[in-house]
Amino acid sequence: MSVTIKDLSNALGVSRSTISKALNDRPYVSPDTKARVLRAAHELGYQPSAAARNLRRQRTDKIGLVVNYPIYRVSDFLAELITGMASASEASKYNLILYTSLAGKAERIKSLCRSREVDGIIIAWPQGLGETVALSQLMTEEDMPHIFLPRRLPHADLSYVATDHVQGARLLTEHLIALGHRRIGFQRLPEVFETDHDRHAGYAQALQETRIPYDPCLVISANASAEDYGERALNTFTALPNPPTAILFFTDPVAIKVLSLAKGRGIRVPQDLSIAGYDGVLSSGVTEPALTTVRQPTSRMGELAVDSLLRLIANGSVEPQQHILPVELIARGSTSFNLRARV
Amino acid sequence: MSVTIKDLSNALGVSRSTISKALNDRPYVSPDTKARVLRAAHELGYQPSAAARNLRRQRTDKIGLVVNYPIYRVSDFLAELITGMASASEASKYNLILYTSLAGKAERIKSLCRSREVDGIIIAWPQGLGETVALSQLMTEEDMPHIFLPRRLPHADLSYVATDHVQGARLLTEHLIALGHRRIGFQRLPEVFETDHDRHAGYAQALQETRIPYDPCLVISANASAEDYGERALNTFTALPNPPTAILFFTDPVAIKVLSLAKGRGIRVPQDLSIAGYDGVLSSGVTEPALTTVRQPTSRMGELAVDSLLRLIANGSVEPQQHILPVELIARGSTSFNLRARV
DNA sequence: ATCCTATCGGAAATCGATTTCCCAGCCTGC
DNA sequence: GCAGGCTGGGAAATCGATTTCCGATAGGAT
Repeated sequence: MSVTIKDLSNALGVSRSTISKALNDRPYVSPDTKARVLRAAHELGYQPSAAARNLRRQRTDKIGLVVNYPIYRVSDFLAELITGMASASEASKYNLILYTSLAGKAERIKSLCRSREVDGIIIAWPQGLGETVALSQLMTEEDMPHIFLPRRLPHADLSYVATDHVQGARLLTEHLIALGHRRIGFQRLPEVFETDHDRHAGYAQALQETRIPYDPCLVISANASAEDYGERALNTFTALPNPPTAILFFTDPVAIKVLSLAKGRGIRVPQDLSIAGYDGVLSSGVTEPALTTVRQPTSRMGELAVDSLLRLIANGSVEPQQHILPVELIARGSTSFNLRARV
Repeated sequence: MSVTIKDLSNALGVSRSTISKALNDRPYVSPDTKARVLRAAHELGYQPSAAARNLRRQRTDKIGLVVNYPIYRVSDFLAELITGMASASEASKYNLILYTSLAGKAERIKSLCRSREVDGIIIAWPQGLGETVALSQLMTEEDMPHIFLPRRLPHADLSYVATDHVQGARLLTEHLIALGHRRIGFQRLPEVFETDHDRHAGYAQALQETRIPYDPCLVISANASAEDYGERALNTFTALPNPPTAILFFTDPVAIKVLSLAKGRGIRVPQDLSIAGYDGVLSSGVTEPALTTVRQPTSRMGELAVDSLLRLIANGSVEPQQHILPVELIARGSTSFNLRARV
């Protein structure tokens, strides 16, 4: 059995309360006594029991990361996110507990709140706005500070950290327009993500500004259940009587797949078709040609999420934390001048 | 304040001990009482306090993952590892706590053990055998079950889960030999990883079996402090009077970088030079040509690590857990017949 | 009929800290 | 000289569960 505060107390002939005061920098302990306690604690290798301390203080110095997503799909992203979170929580005294099996299960999240094993919760990828609001309400009732990732939420009282998807899609679209493209295909996220409104809005805005008509035929939704996002989109678009000269895919891996698909079909990228992705994964830089994409400050988002959550924890009634981080266009070889433009 | 066992007790007019027994499936509670307790617990939304429970039971149902590595370098790998661990701990009642700032800090790991905030520890990427042994001893003294990742350790009493690096390097080398290569460059891991002996051994074994002389000039160590692993290696090798016709790099990203470097210098891959990586990251499949590499069952390793740790936790004195998982050669376009072979 | 044992449930101890409360001594100001 | 305020330190309450111990009752064996 390890050494407890009682052992320390016996060894020193000092009461437990005094020891606690000494170790926690509280007043009413003489410098001399304090020094003795500190030394003895060090010598005996005393370390307070986390459980006992948590019980008494009614907090745990831990935050929960609920990954509400088939984790295997977002490994790059998740790793970066965690990196940022870890670095932010290192700075404070907090640690991160990972929950991957709570996805969407309100009942289990309620249990998590009630057991008080974390001081706050970060929910990554809530599925749809309805669920988000429900979860938030639930956690608020349980007095559990919480924050959502990684998208902007259209509610004044929800806390979230997001990257600017409006800006992202807009940058890409503007980039293509500047290259002379007029018919630009846009692949929407699978339907479960109600929140890709933002990207779509960015796309539409860019078109509108340059007075390019919005053609519904050029916007297709990826079906969440299907795995062949890329192939379907490519087929649908090329079958159009007036096919797009450039396509925006909702994530790099899909775009990369289409890249090789196109190659197989003799479609030259970017001469015949410009292609862009989203996310800026590592792979996007090494394809041939390299992929034009948008890079999100993912690890920064992780940091900010933790910082914001800590603010909510520290000051329960602080106003909602809402942060939108700018993204960066990475223009590369997979997009180029529209050679099929009618002059 | 949330509902405690005392509230339940008052509400039901039943003692706290009985409630605890009912909720924990212990004997000496009548079915009737048990049913009443369960119902009331559900209605009041009672959830035991994790802290109180941990304190009394002297365990936390949590395991710690100490990532002892500059996390940003291994994101792919880490994400996959965590995926596996998460899925294994989901199956049990355990959760994962992430510690990233404990890297190599024995003192802090000792604190972690003593605070008893986890029931067991997985240490990923201990730095060198000396540190590994020291840490293991420390944790053993503190009665903390633990397991190391991701390399085989030459100690009968250490627990670890690893992939077979001997086999990996050997498969790659044999593959190249089969393609007619006789001078094969080998880039070792940076020196801090004493444990890349395995890969080097696999390389040497393959050479020996086919009676190809081992030439020390063809083996270079990457300098841990330098960032330009790839460029240096390429320069060193090409400067040799009798340069290699194929090179094994210690990780895909480095190989990929060299791939593009070579392209810039007019070195054709694989016609002039065969290149292979290690790890099988996503990017390796999309380069032009695609990279020959070795894929490790990373997520399986994560699962196995958790399972093994749980076994150690369940049965403190069980024999050390040692697992070595086979790897898989992925032969792709970046390696081909040695066209410069003297016939 | 008596004894023994098994079942049910409550009282109290326990886990190991923090926090509150109180007492004794000392200093200060009047 | 005395009231009042600080300071240092100890005793005890507290956090919220689990576990041990014990008493009461019922059922079965002798």
